[in-house]
Amino acid sequence: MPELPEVETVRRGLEPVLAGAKISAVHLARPDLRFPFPERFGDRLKGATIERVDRRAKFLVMPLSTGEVLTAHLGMTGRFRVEGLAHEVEPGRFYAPTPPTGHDHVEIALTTVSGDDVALIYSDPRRFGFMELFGSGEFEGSGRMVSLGPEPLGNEFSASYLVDVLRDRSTPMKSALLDQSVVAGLGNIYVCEALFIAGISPRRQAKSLGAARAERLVPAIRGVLNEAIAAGGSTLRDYVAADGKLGSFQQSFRVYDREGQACGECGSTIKRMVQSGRSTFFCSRCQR
DNA sequence: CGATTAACCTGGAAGC
DNA sequence: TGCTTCCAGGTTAATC
Repeated sequence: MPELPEVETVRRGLEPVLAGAKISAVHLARPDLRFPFPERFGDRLKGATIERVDRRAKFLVMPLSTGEVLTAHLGMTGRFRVEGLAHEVEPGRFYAPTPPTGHDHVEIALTTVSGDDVALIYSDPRRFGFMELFGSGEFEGSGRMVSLGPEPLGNEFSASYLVDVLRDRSTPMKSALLDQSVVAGLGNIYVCEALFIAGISPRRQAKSLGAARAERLVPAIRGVLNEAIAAGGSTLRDYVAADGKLGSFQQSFRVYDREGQACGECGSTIKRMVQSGRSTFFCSRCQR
């Protein structure tokens, strides 16, 4: 499942195909994913042109020519893929050359700017993902977007912001950075990696971060995200880009999924513990 | 109100 | 081989 670098990689794969593409048909294999699909989902999409593919935190955001905004969250196992030559095999039922699997939940037929008919397919075995469709003008102020903190790669995110927002939080740093209202887009992998790079214990109380550590943490977060994006994200089990390519950043993990291995900095053994139900990987010698 | 926990789902790996 | 248990890139409703 995808964190910011994986979603960004998916976005970059989809953008060239979807930008300017017009939706001709939509097929839903079931009434819901994590949540029910929006009311009249297919009808509202049909005939619309996708203007762009943007990203906010772990959401893909697609403004439509109708003024509505389509968003998609991949949850843990969501994938998009594009297949060529969409065709209607029966009225309202089309498409891809490949027969749908049991986990292909959404098929969208589009005509691209270059005139190709393609099928955009969303598949998601665990169905933790979801799609939403916001009415004209409703997206920006929606509760889901308002509750998100700043983009970690954006200008609003800084050491002074972090110190300030964490000032009265007694929760561990690990949990604080996973909180999407503190900073939006980090998940389990990149929180573990960033805390290691910055030399900060995942157990440290957020309120005790301090200016010096915050000054190390912000570039650590930005650096690891940029490295991961450059590598096409991390592929552990499920994640693949829209073009089917696998990420390679897992080969660069410093601590994540490396329990029992030697720390690359000090040689001591990388440990694993559970914090708020999630595995934390860390070096107790390098991280204080 | 802030902070952990349980729940949502399925599949693959590991243990017996 | 087959059954059981545990674990997973996330979010959120319920509970402490």
